[in-house]
Amino acid sequence: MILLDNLTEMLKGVLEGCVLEIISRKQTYGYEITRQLHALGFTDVVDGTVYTILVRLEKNKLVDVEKKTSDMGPPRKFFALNDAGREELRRFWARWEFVASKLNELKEA
Amino acid sequence: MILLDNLTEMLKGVLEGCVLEIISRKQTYGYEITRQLHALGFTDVVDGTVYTILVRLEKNKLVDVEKKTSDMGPPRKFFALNDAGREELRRFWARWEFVASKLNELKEA
DNA sequence: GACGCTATTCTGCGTTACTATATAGTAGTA
DNA sequence: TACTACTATATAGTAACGCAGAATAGCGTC
Repeated sequence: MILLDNLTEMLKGVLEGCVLEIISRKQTYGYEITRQLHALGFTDVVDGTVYTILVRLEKNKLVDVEKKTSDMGPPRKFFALNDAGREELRRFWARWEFVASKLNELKEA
Repeated sequence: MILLDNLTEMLKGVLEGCVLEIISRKQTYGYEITRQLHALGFTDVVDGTVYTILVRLEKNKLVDVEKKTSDMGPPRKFFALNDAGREELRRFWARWEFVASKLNELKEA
């Protein structure tokens, strides 16, 4: 997709919300989250990026963390949203709705 | 709008596109662009931010610049899109469409 | 002619998020 | 043993926006 290079800046402030949304669906772990983002279409997102987001979420106490052994590879760190996380997710979508509506307004004006 | 604080991060990668779009409508200058962004709803954007975007656009040769005297205050620097700027604006909207569609997909899944 | 008012540009530092890249550790397979 | 897939961690770098304030230029007033 040659037209769509340089998504980076546009993902700032959006990627964290995507991760929150993904976690809200079901308890999951970093590697899996990265794969889901790739499946969504954000193929350039690397695991390091997801990792820093997860560290941030944990530091900000938006998620509960649980370590589980895995058949394949090292133990997985599972994340689940807590109440603060759900609230932040709600705020994220509110921000998104606002920005998206303004952008569409501008585009069609 | 208490719910909508912290738009900052979400504006990264979007604000420059807004400025391009505004300039594409008609030749205009920094102070006026800031006012238009405020009118759009992005009330927290400050002139310093717009200024740095304009400097970047000029450096990247996406705009033509013309200085005009003004009754009030110092001469205004008017900006107009050139061909490269119009192309970049097109790419911006393509990126936006992509990200917006993916976000909506995620939200409704 | 000094002073203040308004509009406008310009500057520099600070914060934050994403990227790139490298390291390391576990388990299955050839 | 070596290789591959899976998973977490660490860190230095880049780029964009925020903020506060200085600088500039014309006008009116006293």
